[in-house]
Amino acid sequence: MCISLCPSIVLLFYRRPSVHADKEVMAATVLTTLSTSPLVLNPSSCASGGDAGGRNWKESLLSASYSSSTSGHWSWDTSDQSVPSTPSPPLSNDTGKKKCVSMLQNSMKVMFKCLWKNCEKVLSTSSGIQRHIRTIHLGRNGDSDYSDGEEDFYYSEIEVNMDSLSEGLSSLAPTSPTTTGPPPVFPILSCEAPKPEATTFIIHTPLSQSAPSALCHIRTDHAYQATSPVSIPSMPPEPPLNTEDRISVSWQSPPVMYKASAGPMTPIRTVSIGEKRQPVNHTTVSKTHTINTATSKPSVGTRKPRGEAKKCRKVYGMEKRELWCTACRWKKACQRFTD
DNA sequence: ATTGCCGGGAT
DNA sequence: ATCCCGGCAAT
Repeated sequence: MCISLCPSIVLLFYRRPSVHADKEVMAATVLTTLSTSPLVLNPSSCASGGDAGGRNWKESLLSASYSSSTSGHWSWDTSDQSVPSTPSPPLSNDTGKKKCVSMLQNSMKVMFKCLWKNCEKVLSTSSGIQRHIRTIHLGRNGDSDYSDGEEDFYYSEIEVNMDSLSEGLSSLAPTSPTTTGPPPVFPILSCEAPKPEATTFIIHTPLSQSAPSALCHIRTDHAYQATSPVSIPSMPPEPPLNTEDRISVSWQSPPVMYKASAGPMTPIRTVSIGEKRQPVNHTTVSKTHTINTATSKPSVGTRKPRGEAKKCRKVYGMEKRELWCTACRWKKACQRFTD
């Protein structure tokens, strides 16, 4: 279930290059997610093998809620701890772990991959990868129990489909950003973090999707706007029309706006900004912009000549005023019987 | 006088 | 945005 809801997620955390300095995470960016499921909020609890130490920074980051607007923009909102409104039920740690268990039972296995430059070490346990990083890359004593969590920055948890893995470990290669060939993830990072030498990211590798294609798809569309796979191709350049939107139709000189609402489509003449209602072009239009200095009232010299059609007032009469169109009732240009 | 509706005010 | 109306121009 989790797999189907979270086909692919890439979380990127990058930090200051000073390796042994503070643990402050400079920024956390959700590059993208192809799912709106809040399960992605807590992938560490899913993926980690249960080692509690040195993960506070991750959990604090991942517990930060994200918000999504209708336009598909995603942003971190660390102040709002509430779960966003999604069809999925609220996710607590327990439920997340349960889902995680079900996912793991579904031939998914969490592996730990060293992200140190030119190091492609993949181990099955977090302690193992931590020890590897501590001893090989950080130059600490491997026998020492001391760990300040520094290693967490240099390995990633990758979920591997063991079914496909059984076909050969080479299938794992596409999920690795440090393998030969154009890495699928780091080009994204290059925009924001040119040298992500200390990067931890978590990849949920889908069962039936190849990670590179998914990642490339993400990259080419919205590096920092997470959208669902459905909305990506259908994302219009402009806001979509709803039923109340107006469709502009070219009609003589003044635009005619058709308003989709209850009842028949009735053309509504509208006056654009700075545009007076224009007379019908086959009539005399000699009184344009007559400046009336004699009276305080503005000139109405540009008033449109009276049309030939009977209007609501004349058709229904004053006694049936309720039958008039709205415009006529408001003493506006008749909408029902246009000229 | 009647009709159409612009411009503007009130809510 | 919706509703109403004074007042002007055309008829």
